[in-house]
Amino acid sequence: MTPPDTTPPDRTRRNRADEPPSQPAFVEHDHHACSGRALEHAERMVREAGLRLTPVRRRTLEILLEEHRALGAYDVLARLAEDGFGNQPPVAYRALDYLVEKGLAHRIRRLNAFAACMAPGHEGAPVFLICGECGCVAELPAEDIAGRLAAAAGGVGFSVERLSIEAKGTCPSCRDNAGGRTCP
Amino acid sequence: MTPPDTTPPDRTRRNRADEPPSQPAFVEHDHHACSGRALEHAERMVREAGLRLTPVRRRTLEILLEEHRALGAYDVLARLAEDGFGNQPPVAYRALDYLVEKGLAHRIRRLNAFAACMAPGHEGAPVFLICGECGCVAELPAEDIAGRLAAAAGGVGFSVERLSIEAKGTCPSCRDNAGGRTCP
DNA sequence: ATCCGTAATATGATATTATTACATATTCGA
DNA sequence: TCGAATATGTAATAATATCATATTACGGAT
Ligand SMILES: [Zn+2]
Ligand SMILES: [Zn+2]
Ligand SMILES: [Zn+2]
Ligand SMILES: [Zn+2]
Repeated sequence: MTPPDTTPPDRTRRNRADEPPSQPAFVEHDHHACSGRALEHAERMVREAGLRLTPVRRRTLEILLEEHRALGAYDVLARLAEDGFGNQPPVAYRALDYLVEKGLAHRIRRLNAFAACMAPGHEGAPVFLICGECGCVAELPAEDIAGRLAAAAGGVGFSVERLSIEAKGTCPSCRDNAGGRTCP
Repeated sequence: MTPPDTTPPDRTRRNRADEPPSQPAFVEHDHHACSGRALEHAERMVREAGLRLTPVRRRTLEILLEEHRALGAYDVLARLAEDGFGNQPPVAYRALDYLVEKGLAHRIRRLNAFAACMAPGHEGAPVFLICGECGCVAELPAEDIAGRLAAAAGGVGFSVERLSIEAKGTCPSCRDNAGGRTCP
């Protein structure tokens, strides 16, 4: 099923040092730079890892990058259709699945939705913090937790291949001005 | 489908001293005792916590307890209908939601499915180990990880309310006799 | 240039999962 | 016994996801 695909993830390069490691989404930040960084990462993968960022895929990524929020496949599909792409479910699912596979987006299972990866290159299962009020989704690095988890699983003979850690709760913005809806 | 379980002659049973800490599901064990324990826990809640384990709910729990596997809501619904209960989706969803709310079952988001809680009373977000081969679902206690996670989230001002940790991979049974399908 | 194989896309249909709405029945306490 | 809360049955529909098939775009090899 899985296509051959010989693009190694290559973790040989840490991102540029001076960049603050991608704010937790609900703190005030320059989102234009934030999404730009993610897009740059994708471009770099195009050049260096043979990524095929076709128009649909690229547009899908852009759409996801607009907000720190997860979009349902059908939301994405509607946006794609507006832009002249196909309007059948597989159009969106294909693009989304591809992005997820390449680590440029994540699937948020609790929401049945997809979010752009805002910390590209991290290569470790992130933790998603989902605010139940404003719907913003923050991505927290959690290599240590993932490692600890894999170890615990290994202890009972289970080998982990994919890991999803999702926390639903309240983001600081929403907690402070309750009902304010200031987040993303 | 599979004839109702011939409770394998367990030679691997740890003596049930106080609380046999609920085997990881894919190790050979006396599942009859395993599910019985969960059912007992439910009964105790009925007596001590005013739980209302109506016929549908009880039957739903029994169905989930049959195997260490997650069942889709519609699978459960079909079983319920066989037994003379309603055959419309809300019948299953209501019962399942109730069980989840009371901690007697879990929702496995990665599978869009539900599994009985095999370690009732734990009350800490468990880790689910989902075998991609045989579909068995094991539940590992992970209070420490949950706590660590909540701390990390709190560090950025996010307060966690619900947490789901799900790992997909391969269980020891399936890894050993590859393709053997011996698990639960 | 032409051919061929693979990947990507378009489209229609179908499958699966989940919710809403409302009517009826039951339980439980004043 | 009455009324409120809870639970169930049923129909309709929404939301999410996959399948099947045909067509097109784009390599590399003749
Ligand atoms: Zn941003
Ligand atoms: Zn928020
Ligand atoms: Zn068991
Ligand atoms: Zn297995």
